[in-house]
Amino acid sequence: MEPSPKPRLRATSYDVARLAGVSQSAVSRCFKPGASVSEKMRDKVMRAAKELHYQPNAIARGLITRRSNLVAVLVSSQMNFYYPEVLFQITDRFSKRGFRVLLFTINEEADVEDCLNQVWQYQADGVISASYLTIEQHKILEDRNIPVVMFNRYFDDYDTNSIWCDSVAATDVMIKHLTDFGHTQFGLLQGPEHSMVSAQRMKLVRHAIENHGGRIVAQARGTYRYESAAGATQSLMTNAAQPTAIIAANDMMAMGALDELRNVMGCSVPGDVSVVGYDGIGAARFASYELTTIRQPIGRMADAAVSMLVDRVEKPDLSHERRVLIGSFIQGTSTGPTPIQT
Amino acid sequence: MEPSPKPRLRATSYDVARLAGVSQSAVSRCFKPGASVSEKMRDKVMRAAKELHYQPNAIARGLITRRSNLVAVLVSSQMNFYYPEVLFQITDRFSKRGFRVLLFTINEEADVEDCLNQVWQYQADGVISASYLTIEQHKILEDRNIPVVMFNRYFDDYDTNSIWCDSVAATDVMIKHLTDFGHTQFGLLQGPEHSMVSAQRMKLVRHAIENHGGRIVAQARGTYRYESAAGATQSLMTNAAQPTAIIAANDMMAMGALDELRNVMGCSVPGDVSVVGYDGIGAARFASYELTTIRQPIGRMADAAVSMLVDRVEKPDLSHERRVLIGSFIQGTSTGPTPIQT
DNA sequence: GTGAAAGCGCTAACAA
DNA sequence: TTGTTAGCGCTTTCAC
Repeated sequence: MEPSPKPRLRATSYDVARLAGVSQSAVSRCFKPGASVSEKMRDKVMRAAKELHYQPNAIARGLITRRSNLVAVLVSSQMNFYYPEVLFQITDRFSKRGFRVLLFTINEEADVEDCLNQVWQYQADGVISASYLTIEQHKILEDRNIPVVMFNRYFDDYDTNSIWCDSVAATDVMIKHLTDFGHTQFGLLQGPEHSMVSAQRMKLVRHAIENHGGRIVAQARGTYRYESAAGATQSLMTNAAQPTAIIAANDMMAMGALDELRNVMGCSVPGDVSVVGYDGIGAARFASYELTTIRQPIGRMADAAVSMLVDRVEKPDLSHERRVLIGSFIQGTSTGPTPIQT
Repeated sequence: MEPSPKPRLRATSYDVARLAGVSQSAVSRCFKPGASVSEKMRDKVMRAAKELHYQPNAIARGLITRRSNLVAVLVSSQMNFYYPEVLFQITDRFSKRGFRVLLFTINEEADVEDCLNQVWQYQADGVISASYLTIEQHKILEDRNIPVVMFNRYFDDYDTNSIWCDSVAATDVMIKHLTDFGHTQFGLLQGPEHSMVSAQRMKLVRHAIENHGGRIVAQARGTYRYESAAGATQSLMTNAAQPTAIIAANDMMAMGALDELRNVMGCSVPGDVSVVGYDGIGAARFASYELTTIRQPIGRMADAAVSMLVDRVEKPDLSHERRVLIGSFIQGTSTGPTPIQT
């Protein structure tokens, strides 16, 4: 773990200045976007810089400007095939805006504390969190003037910046789609207990089911992961009153449920049971699934998250904001008419 | 884009020193792992540090130690459901070793240049590249004394650090598995033209097929993505001599092929055609696919990549190394006996 | 074991 | 437009 410093062979602005026969600050200016430098100067400097492979040291710059141009992105490793897409989109957009992404993966609650320390130590200009964060942890960051944008989560009783996907209307359409098919008995495949996303989705589902005269006959819980759906589906289907439609809190579990029904329990989907999910992940469109689902506009969510954070890095006293995008109903072939009851 | 500096409220080592009534350098020492500090001193300092929420500024530290403890991870956004898993594993392991990950996504060739500049500007201590890199680009980094580890790629004619998965034996087992089932006519679903991974895999496949008395009757190319397999599969199956087994360069395309065969062309898999892939991604185990494939030990590959890089950051003159892990044959249900020919 | 002082590479007043 | 100067917050000799 000893530092063992590397040999110094990196050119500094002094080296460039010497070679170009100008002052060091002139070099600095040439690398600052809006600075006023004469054509001749810029030319001399840039030529020398090229020769020495000089690139300004972002670390030293950050020390003095108090801007690292580093943003931290927190993702829980509880990945459900969905975060990766989001992560790449976000990274890409930050890059275009001149920010670098420091990636943090959160495995357990305990990692968060450590992660926040690192964010602080590395002078991150801002944080996007797609991971679970307590209000206290959130406060720590904002107390330190580090803007935070929560991705796909917010606090009920505490003000934050957040990006959220509203699926109220789409959920209503989805449930109506099912009741129009004759479904009245619903089974809910919920996500983890403290998942805010799952809780919200299921709340909408319950409401819409009630609205359209349906009934929830069974509920079970999974972990959001594919594998977790098998047991949960068994439990739903062995209920006294069998559901004819299963609503999963995300696509991965919907896919797991679909496979369990078709391949283990010998049911036909949608012949015997209809299955729907949430997210609109790529795999949901695979021909073996063609899931009916509610798609989150993740591209636009990523855009919104990035600009919301960048805005707040640039204007620290911008007030909190919650930007809400709208999910859309996607009809697949995992849903169909109720089987005729005997 | 103006810096608009944040108000200074971050405690520095001077603040801590003042509060603790000691010198600033004493504070510094208290935060350096192996330093010699008296019990009393450490206590005073730590108490003051806690009170002020002091955490050493990693940026300033990096400036003087010439070690940023930042590593760059380059991934091509051409993600095939496989990189995300790898990325998270790598990040996690770096974190445990005291390094932070700077994430770079490469969309086009052109991004690489810019990315390398950023790596240089941010003084990254090392680079892991799971993206395409030319020898010249690789050289740029090593010339600047930045160690690089290539993930799942290497150069034939140029020495590098790399992590590679050897599937020679597993490929042989896989092809034998197929010929034992009576298959003799093979179709190859290759990856992108300049993908080294695809090229290598297909080379092994060709060799093994020859070994076991099979014959390649058709070849097509995809992009590694699920969607690309449909067209390629059509082209393979409309060949004069129809293959009875399709070997895809990765699981995603194998899944696409399988779906195209089953759901569009009305073939039975493995009744009419067998399908195999490479990678061993999570989705390959889904009940709708249960792909026969060759699994890469990505956890161990991530481990190897991280320690190889960390070693070289700590001992810059360690020689190049290629660490090769072994892929393993996974039998699924996407392969079976040849149909009886009429 | 502790403190004083130098300086990492840069930006940003300020003066010229 | 350009050069001079003073730090940013830290680590690290070097005395004591």
